[in-house]
Amino acid sequence: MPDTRPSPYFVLFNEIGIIHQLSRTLLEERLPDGLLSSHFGVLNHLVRVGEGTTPLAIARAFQVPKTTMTHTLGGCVKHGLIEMRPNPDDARSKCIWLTRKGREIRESMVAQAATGFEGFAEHFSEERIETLLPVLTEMRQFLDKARDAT
Amino acid sequence: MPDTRPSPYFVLFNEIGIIHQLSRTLLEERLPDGLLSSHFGVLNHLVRVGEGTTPLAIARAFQVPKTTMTHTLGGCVKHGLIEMRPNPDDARSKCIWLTRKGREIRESMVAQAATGFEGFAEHFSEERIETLLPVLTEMRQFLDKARDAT
DNA sequence: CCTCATTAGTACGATGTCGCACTAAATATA
DNA sequence: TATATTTAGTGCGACATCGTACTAATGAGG
Repeated sequence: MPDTRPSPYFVLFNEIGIIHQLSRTLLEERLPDGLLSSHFGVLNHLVRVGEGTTPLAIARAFQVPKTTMTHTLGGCVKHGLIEMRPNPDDARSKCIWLTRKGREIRESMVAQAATGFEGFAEHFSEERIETLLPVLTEMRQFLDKARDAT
Repeated sequence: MPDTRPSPYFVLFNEIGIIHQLSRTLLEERLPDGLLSSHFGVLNHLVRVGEGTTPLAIARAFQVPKTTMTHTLGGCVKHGLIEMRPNPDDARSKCIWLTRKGREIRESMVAQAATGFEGFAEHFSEERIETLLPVLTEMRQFLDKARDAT
């Protein structure tokens, strides 16, 4: 008789998928006009990691294919959030920089989004999140390596 | 001076998004021909929760819009994994049942997928996952309610 | 130098996702 | 009973995602 109980791993990835869905929707509801969570992610990434990185580096950071990042960055450019300059070290490549508007929009996005997660922050303290993050990060890194190994 | 450090909440949702990406890709690499992780999810759901539920109920379980689930279920039907029967209690509605083939495919999928997560299981014991799950489930439920409140 | 392989980015096509609008059925209200 | 409202599912259109194939530039090996 085959085991019909799903392993906790499937439950885990199922929950993660749903949380991803919900958080993305919740975030995008709070974002201005045509802005997507992917744009928000790029802006945050640039602020955190630093500007001047290349599209490929950003794609790797988010673990999405190059083509997807091309599309996403195109959206950011169209909204005037970033600008793409030629890479002085490599003529094939580009460098991504935030525009003034990009920085401003990002600030207001963080504020807007924060209000959307007020209740969330009440139920899940920063401390609790901080204890969760190392495990998730470790998971991400492991899956990342597993992907490279393919 | 504005705070440029992202709150742990954004990091959290960022990590979850990436893990979702990676786990989905990793899973689909192991799946036969045109089968997607969403199909796999539906099959697992039917086995776990029980057959005979309605498309809407499944959509709610996965927190995706009705239209998305219509599309996903259509794929499952096309692959001969499920069949949709009329709902005897409500002529508007349908009931979803696994076919014999669906059950068989699901079994082999679980086996196939399990091999893909062998290394993962080594690094992350079931016990560790079990301690993680309650928090994630709580999160999912909270976000779920927050969405309804909109 | 001169191939040849590799790499960064993109155009294109296929497909998944999802909001909107619609139909048909059920339910509430009068 | 008759009408209005709500609900389940779907067709359609817009768009994000991503694999394939391509161009241009770099680097490696002769």
